[in-house]
Amino acid sequence: MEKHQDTKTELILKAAQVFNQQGYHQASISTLAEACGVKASLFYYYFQNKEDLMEAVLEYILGISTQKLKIMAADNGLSQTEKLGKIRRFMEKLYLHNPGGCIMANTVLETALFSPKFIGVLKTFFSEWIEAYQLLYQSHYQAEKALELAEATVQDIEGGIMLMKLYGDKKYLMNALARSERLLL
Amino acid sequence: MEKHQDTKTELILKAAQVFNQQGYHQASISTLAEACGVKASLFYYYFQNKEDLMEAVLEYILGISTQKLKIMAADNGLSQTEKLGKIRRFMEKLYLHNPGGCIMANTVLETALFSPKFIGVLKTFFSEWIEAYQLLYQSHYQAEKALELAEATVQDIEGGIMLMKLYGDKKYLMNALARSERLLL
DNA sequence: GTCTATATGCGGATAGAC
DNA sequence: GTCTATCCGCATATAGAC
Repeated sequence: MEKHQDTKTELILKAAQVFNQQGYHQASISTLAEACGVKASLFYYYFQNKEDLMEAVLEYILGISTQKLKIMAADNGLSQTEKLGKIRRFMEKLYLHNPGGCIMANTVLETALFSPKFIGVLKTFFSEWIEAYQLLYQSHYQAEKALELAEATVQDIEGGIMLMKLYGDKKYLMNALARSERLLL
Repeated sequence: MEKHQDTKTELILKAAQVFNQQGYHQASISTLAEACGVKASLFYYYFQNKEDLMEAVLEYILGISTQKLKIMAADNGLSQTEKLGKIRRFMEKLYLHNPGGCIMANTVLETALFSPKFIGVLKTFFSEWIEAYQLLYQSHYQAEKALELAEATVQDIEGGIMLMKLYGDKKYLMNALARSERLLL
């Protein structure tokens, strides 16, 4: 690893926060630069353009979220209860105190129809997320049913994050998480 | 009503479509003007600025969606089955063939955190929507429970619209609608 | 690698003719 | 009411010094 890789990662990390809170269009390169304490032009040393940067951000998020979630859901060294607890804490860490909500859903709704570059990562994110929950539910339901429940759970959670953002009330997300666990009682 | 009200309404109507498909930031006044077959400056005759126009659009959508939904849900001249059919057809008309998804949810995720002007309409929209479903569910559940189910339904549907937009597959919305009806079997 | 300086274009918005 | 012309600022992006 060369030194400049560290800077690149820091830019991605900070940009992720700003994009998450402001959205893709609203967050200008200058805004991002200021948040990072660097000059705007530096971004063009590490990334070809704004779209490219955003793609890197989404891929970074993918790596720290659903990819990990899938591993948790597949981990057979844990009891079902431990697994549920771990997943809940993970989801809460990701979304409960994050006023920007889910950057993946935000990006789908803001850009999906005309930024083909993002679609790949976005689809992977939601597919993995659904897969993870399906795996979890398969302990109590057969595959078909588990898939429908997994999709329903992800929809419920995403809708909950949206309402949480609008009303500033955590109950929408909390209730969705509780409902997902109730499926395994 | 003066004549110019017709033009104004047409602008709102067309702008609603463009905002719905492109999002608030991506849709420029020039884009909107072209879609309407008028010059950009005309918008500033009818609206103070872009934010103002968007607010009018959101209020228009409010008027043709949840306000009507609430009336349907409260209509006691219909059997439960008729009511469900009517509501389902209404939801399908609003969202099933609309590639832009739900403009209200889009706007929440894209602008909610820094466009205070929109928050009022957006909150009203989702509150009315939830109320409508709560009313519906109160035939089978007591108020508290009906409210939670109503919130869950709206979350499920909104999440479904998002996934439908991402994957281009109507099943996510269709399944959410089916689940909402299953609650009243 | 990071900066300064700058090009370029577009978006929101206004003035004023018709 | 609707248009033409135009202003202004900001956003993306590049060139080149250090």
